[in-house]
Amino acid sequence: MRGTTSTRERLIDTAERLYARHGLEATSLRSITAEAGANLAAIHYHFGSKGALTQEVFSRRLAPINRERLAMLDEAEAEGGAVSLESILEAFLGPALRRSVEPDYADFIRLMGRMYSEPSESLQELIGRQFEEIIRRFSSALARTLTHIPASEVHWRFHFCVGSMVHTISDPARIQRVSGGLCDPSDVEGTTARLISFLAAGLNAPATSVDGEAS
Amino acid sequence: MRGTTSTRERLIDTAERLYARHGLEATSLRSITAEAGANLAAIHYHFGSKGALTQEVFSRRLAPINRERLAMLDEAEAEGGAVSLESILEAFLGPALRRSVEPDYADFIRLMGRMYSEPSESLQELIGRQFEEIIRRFSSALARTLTHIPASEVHWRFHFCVGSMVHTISDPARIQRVSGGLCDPSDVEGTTARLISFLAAGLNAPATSVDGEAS
DNA sequence: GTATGATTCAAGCATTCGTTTTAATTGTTT
DNA sequence: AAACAATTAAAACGAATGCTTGAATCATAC
Repeated sequence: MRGTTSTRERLIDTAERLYARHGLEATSLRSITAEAGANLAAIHYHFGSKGALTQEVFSRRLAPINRERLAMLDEAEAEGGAVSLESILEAFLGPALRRSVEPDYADFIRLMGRMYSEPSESLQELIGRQFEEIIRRFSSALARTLTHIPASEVHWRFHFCVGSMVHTISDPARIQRVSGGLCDPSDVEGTTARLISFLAAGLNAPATSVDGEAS
Repeated sequence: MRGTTSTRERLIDTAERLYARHGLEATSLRSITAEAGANLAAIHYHFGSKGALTQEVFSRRLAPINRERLAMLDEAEAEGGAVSLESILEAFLGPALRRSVEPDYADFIRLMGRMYSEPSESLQELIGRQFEEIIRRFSSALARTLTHIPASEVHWRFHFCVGSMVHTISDPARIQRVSGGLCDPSDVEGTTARLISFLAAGLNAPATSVDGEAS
């Protein structure tokens, strides 16, 4: 039944798959161990608690994605001068979107959308830690390129970008459903290109003349 | 303890608030009845099951929002000729965003984001039913205005718009957190204006030259 | 005032949850 | 082969879940 991988590894893999499919709270430890061919107590032996297992599931996949994001941004900025919006967006979206079709990663990428809306305490801190640098680096990169846009507006627009990405990633089948089959989410190259051109245009929009917030 | 409202009404109100705060699965019937000052059995007496109560929570708020969306779109289209992107976006975003600061609605608006990522069976069909007409009407309105964009690309871009809106709506405090207090989500007028100008620019972007999908 | 239907109540149902405990089983080292 | 630590296994724990039951209470009509 079980393959060559260790029990610990199988537990993380299975948890990831079931989390993506049914949600965090709706996935029981018993369903994980059953599908992983392990004993119920194995989770508490290897991780200590369900929350610790969940943290493992997330940090294992999140760290490489964010590392690649920063590396791509570093490379784009190393050439000196202004960095194009498209390069910044490619560095932010590419590492996540490309993995959405890798069999190893597909489940987790769908899971990423969910982590934004399930405010489990153990996750909130982990996410904050994992994304703090990402948000800081990309926001300031955008601000340096969008010199005609006030800083707070840049934050807003980056916020909108994240929303589009998360919505696109978290349920690939949705666009197929609502478009009546017109759109094909399996074409990741195309999806990325569409998303980048859409978001770049949005980021480049003339500054809104909204008073109130800090300019 | 209990006010003048009926038990049935208080149960829906309380469920809505707790759903928004802790999630659907994480909210127990006992916590709802306790906070509503009602008996546990009241939920099954008035609704029959937790799923039926959840449907009530959603349809009560969703129907007026979508009705107003269609009414605003009708009005914009009634004037004849092409409808501006901004009018279409205002008809789609305004009815939801405006309510996000109405005390009666604020909890539900935050809950809306969650309903996209918790694929509870009883909700999926209700959402599909409630949004079918919305998606159809707004997609074709956008397609009529964006004559230079292929139909499938319009669907993609509308998809991106929904993502930005959902992300903005579902956790108003998030933008404040990640921007270090720079951005103020309580300014709904400003948020709507920013979102509309961002999305209008994205929708208006030059058509991507991505082959593959139906042109 | 009493009968009737609508509503609320306390108590318990079976099931599931995350976690713990204790014993059996491995694999490795001496 | 014996000893030891690492891992797995079976069983049970208390608490919480959605749901059901049957009696008590309320309102309204006769």
